This record gives sequence, structure tokens and C-alpha cells, in this order.
Amino acid sequence: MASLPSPFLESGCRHHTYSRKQKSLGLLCSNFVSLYDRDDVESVGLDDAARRLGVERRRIYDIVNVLESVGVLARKAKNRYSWIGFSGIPKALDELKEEALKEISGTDGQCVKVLEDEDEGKLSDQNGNFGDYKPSPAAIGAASSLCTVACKARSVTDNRREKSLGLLTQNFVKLFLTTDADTVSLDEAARLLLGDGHDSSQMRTKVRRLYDIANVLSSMNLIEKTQQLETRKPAFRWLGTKGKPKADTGVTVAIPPATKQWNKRAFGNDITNVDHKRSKLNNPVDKKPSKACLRSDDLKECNLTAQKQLQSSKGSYVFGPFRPAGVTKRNGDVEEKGGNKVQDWESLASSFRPQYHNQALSELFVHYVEAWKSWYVEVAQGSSNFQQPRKSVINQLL
DNA sequence: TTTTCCCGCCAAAAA
DNA sequence: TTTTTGGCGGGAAAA
Repeated sequence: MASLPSPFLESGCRHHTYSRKQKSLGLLCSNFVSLYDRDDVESVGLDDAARRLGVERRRIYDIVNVLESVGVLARKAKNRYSWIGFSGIPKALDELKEEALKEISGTDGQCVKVLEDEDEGKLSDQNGNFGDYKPSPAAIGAASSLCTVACKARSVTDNRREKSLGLLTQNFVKLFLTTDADTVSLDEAARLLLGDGHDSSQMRTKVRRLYDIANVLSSMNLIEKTQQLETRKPAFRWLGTKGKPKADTGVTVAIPPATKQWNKRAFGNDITNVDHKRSKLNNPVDKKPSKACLRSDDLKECNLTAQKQLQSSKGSYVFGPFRPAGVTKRNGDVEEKGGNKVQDWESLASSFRPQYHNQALSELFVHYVEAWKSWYVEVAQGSSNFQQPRKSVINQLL
């Protein structure tokens, strides 16, 4: 691989240590969305996405699969998806719900605990459906639907498909759509979705996947993380398309809980997830090809610095997919923090020079500015506590 | 310690 | 065959 300009590695830009947050699927999803959610985008190429986001393709498959499950994307061909956008969510959810209800009534009562790996000597016996699982009070409502979900795993045929992230996403969502439980923990979800003889390793794997899914759904604000009322156990609550008020076009999603800062998972706006790898870094020798993610690293380093400024002008990050101009803009930032935000961006604008020439970054920067601009315009119109002059700053940037 | 979940190996599916 | 997809679980960061 083209050796990175070492000076950059050490000095200037690279000494921040590895951080999982910067590489999270949720963040990646946010970036993915901000990258493609515009009027002029109708097709998304996986390679393109991977390159622009600076991640390996494998990760793109992850988010693309869950986004497809909720109607944001539609597979068009190998390596290519068509972008539906947030507007596709309601429909997808309706269908999922309908499907789920149908499944429930269809298999009323008994679940057959079908399948369950009878592949190779898996003989894991049988046991009743949920084994010894004691559904938490909250999950009881979900039991029925989940039962169906489990059963729905019909013929042993496409085993692979059955374990796909996409299907799991749908089932996970169905769970929320049909249960009246306010919150569901991943643990419960895993049990429900596995629907039977859960051996701990299967459970662990399933939960891992659910974390993946939950993270992207969270970044889309379809669900949010909370605690289970009594147990205090971490769990997720369904937000759905209403995400957070702001009925604009009807399709509102992605509105971050700006207020409640359970600074746990915050999906900021680091565009290129590129840099540093997890600890196993630089074993000077070896080095597997580790494809992807190192094409345009050159600039990345510096870009990172820029981004740092961008996103943490003052310690906090910008959260969630930035509503691109033209679509309902989120109001999370507006409420209560409005003033400060303006301040931040303004000062940032005057001190920050986007001298990088990285395409992705440039685009994103412009994108953000536009988003901010439209937001600003709206706010400015709606209230008088913002003085006009701010505009000059924006223009200056453009 | 436990929980969260990134990473990338490697096999199945598709060209 | 090669390339695209993506299951899967090790193991490290975060809590």
C-alpha cells in the first residue's frame, strides 16, 4: 500500500488513539445517510459508498442490509441499490406490521419451533419453545409475535437467508410493531427471535447482531436506547417515523434526542471512518492485504483534523444524520440550543478553512453548510432572535 | 467484571 | 473460476 506520509502519521494529525465510537456502525450509517440523502441521488453504488466513507465494503453490507429492511434502500443490482430515502420508511413499516399481524393470526397459539439448525450434527435436542425463558413483564406482549417470527422460519431450505441481518432486522422491528411492551432488551429480543433451544453461544451471536442492527436503527432514530423501567436493564424503545415531533412532511425520522444526553452512543459526523485500526495496529511485519480503506488515506489524516474542529467545536458533537436541505429538518438542535449552535457554527466558520481537497469531505462540508443554512433561514424567519448578518458567514464559506 | 460491538476470516452465492 | 455477499465469533474498547 502506498505508504502514508509518515510525517502526518506522527505529527499533526495522528495521535488520537483508537476509538470505537468513531468506527461505529451507527456513525457510519449517519454518514452514509448524509452522503446520499439528497434530491439528486437515486442510485447508490457499494464501492462508491465504501470509498467515500473510507470503510471496507463489508461494513457497507451491514448498514445497507438494515437500511433496505426499513425501506430506505432497494436493491437494484449487484453492487447497486436505489436510494429511496426516509420517505420509504413508513411504507416499509406498514408492510412489516401487516406481515407480522398476519403471521400472528396465522399461527395463532402454537408455534412449531421448526427448524433450528439441523445441519450437521447439531442435535441440540428439542425443548419447548422458550425453554426456561421467563419473559420479563415487558416482553410478554412480544411473546406472541415473536413466537410467530420464530415459527415463520419455515423450511430448512435457505438457512442462510434466515440468518441474514436483513431478516433479523425485520423481525426485530416487527417485534416492536406488534408488542405493546414499551421497551425491549436485546437479550429478550434474541431469545424471542431465536425462539428456542438457545445455547449460550447462539445467543451471544444473535445479540451481537442485534447490537449491530440497533445501532443503525438508533442512528436513524427509529429506536432509542433506554432503560427498562424496573430492571434498569438497557433496552430499546420504538420511536418509529415520528422519531421526535416535527410533523413536516409526515416523514420525520432522525431527530436526535438532543436533550437527554445519555452520552452513550452518539453518532456524530466523522465522514471517513478511516484511520487507525483497532489495537493490533502495526505489526511491522506481516500485514494482511486488508483491502479497502486505504485508498485515499493520504488526505484523510488531515481531514480528520478538520473534522475534529468541525464536529467538536466545543466538545460536543453534532448528532445524527444531518437533515439535508430540502427535507424535513430536524429540530433537535434548534430547540433550546439554537442560540449556541449558531454561535458555534459562526465561530467555526470564521476560523475554519476547508482547505482540504478530499472529495468526500468537501461535499460533506458543503452539505452541512447547506443544511445549516436552510435551517438557519427557517429559524430566522420564524423568530426574531436571530439577526440577519449571519448569512454573510455562510456565503463566505461557500 | 460485564456489556457492547468492531473487525476481518472465510464460505456461500452470484457472476 | 473470480467476485460479491455476508455469517460469524474472537477479542478489545467501554462502561
